[in-house]
Amino acid sequence: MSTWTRDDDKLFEHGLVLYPENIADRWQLIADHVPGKTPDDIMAHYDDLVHDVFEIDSGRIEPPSYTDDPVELEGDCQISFGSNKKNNEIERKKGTPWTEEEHRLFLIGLEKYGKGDWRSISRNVVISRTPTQVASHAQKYFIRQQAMKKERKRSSIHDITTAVDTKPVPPQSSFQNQRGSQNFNFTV
DNA sequence: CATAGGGTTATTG
DNA sequence: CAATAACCCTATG
Repeated sequence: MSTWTRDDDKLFEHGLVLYPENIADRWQLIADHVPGKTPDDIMAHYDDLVHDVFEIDSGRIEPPSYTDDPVELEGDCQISFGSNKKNNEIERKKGTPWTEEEHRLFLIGLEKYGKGDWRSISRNVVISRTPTQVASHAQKYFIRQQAMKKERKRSSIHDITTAVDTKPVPPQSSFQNQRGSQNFNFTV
């Protein structure tokens, strides 16, 4: 087992987000990116990382079939779009979708640095995203977590954590809420 | 065609 | 700077 320092980890993650997952010699490239590491070490470390992410995700959301990542590549190697000075025409905010890698890295950074440290996460782990993007992604992620958790359990006593579940945004749904606190029934 | 999903921008603490 | 809300676009039924 090779020792993985923070610097190595950082370089590893950088190489991970740098090279896409379609290429075969990805580990070779990443190993070349991180000095003093072999592709086997890289692979082992990546496996550990995936395992960690799986541990995080288990119990919260059901993991889809992610044995392989059949991401379609349409030549979107450039992620940065914010600093375009030569925009004569009004460029629509395209909104770059997050990849599996970025999400995994986000989860890792979330577990490492804790929630709220978007600046550190963006600077150390998810380099391809700005802190604002990371925060936005986190927001959507947690919203989705809550939504599917609510959908799954429907109502339980264990929903009560410390405070009453304040539901600020009731969508157009007429299913029973938890504990019968507030029922929003709307008619079309 | 309506709505849920996902990303960015704006507002507030 | 982070948390939250609002806005907007796209995919999907």
